[in-house]
Amino acid sequence: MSSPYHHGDLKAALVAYAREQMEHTGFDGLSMREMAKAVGVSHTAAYRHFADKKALLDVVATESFSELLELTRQGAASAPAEPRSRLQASGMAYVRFGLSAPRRLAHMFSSMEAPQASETLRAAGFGLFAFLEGLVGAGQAAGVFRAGDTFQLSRACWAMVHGLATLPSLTRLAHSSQELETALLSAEEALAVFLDGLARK
Amino acid sequence: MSSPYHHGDLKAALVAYAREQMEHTGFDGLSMREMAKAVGVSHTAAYRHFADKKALLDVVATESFSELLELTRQGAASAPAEPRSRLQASGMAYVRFGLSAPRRLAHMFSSMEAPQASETLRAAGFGLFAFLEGLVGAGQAAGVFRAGDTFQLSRACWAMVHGLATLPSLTRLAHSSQELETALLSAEEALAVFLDGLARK
DNA sequence: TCCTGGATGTTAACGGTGTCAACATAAAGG
DNA sequence: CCTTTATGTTGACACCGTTAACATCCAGGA
Repeated sequence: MSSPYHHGDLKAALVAYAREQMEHTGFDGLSMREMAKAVGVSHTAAYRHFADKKALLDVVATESFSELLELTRQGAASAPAEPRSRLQASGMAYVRFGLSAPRRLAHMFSSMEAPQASETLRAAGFGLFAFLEGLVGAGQAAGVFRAGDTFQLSRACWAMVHGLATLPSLTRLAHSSQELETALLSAEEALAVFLDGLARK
Repeated sequence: MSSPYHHGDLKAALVAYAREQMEHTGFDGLSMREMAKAVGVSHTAAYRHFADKKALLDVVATESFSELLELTRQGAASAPAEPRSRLQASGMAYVRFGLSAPRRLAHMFSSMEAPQASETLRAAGFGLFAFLEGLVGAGQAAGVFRAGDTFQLSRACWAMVHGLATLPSLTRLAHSSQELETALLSAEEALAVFLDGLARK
């Protein structure tokens, strides 16, 4: 009886394996059968916990959004209590996540883009955006950022940060920790350019 | 003899079909067999022209990079001969492409990110970046953009534009032509924020 | 305590997929 | 004309996602 009939927490084990493995194989290279085997279970056991493959990967994406939100929160919290610094630190936490888990980040947005994305998944994504929007709004309220539609400016900011986090020329270079360091510095400089534009004129 | 034994130009037909269909099904939902059937040929005929599926899709990506380069060129050319306007018009052409062909744009970068991306594919991608770098460098030479490493600033600019081109597609706002119009205006505003930051201080 | 129903896991099967090998046909060129 | 080469077809293999039918375990009421 080295392996009992019931796994114990198959659902969590599958999600954890998928989340870890996604970085290696890419999310399209992950098969239900291989994941099941890796977790030590038969190739259809997962269907007791997930409607289909997409549902499993959606859970990974949703959890990753929560994780990213937490990272950006911590980034903002650990920065000087000043709008620009907070926004910058938060954005850099986002970029750091993108450099350390590019495939997963790509998957998060690719699954959100899907027409039948689950409501909880979309909520997780929008939660992340809402946090960013709060930072931008605070900067406007403090008179440090330019006036204008907060939603618009936040989207601009999101696009900048997301672009920095996903640009292949950056992610491709982030293999060694040395390269990761220079990539981060480069991203910080780029973000500073945008933040200069965001400042009140 | 409604269909002759030899297709005529199977290679081009497959690429054209894949390029068109990618927008509907997404690039992972495209199967060799289905494409072959759609073009009116047997399910392995494609292997006379492409080593494997990836090779076919790489051609689509490479051609799309050329197309995007051409669009950004035209955008710059049709703008007032002034660095900021040219860069803005060029970037907006990029964004327009992203809004009209989001799946294809995603595929272009996803295939470029792959470790075994073909050299011609990567060259096409870098060609696009080189053009952008030229625009940024011209602005610096004219004293309109801030001084600094041109490569760095260009990458910042690329990230901004790429983020704008990628992000709205996941907020799924660009379906009707009305929405596309407002999405473009929003992107233009966002790009303006960045360009303000890029300006000489 | 039994035993019964629901939760979880397994086995078998179906259609679909990428790809290779063997074969068939057409075009090109001596 | 005949042979070489390019192109297309058929058949097979292993793998994949998913469903249906069956097996096993656990929990809770008689």
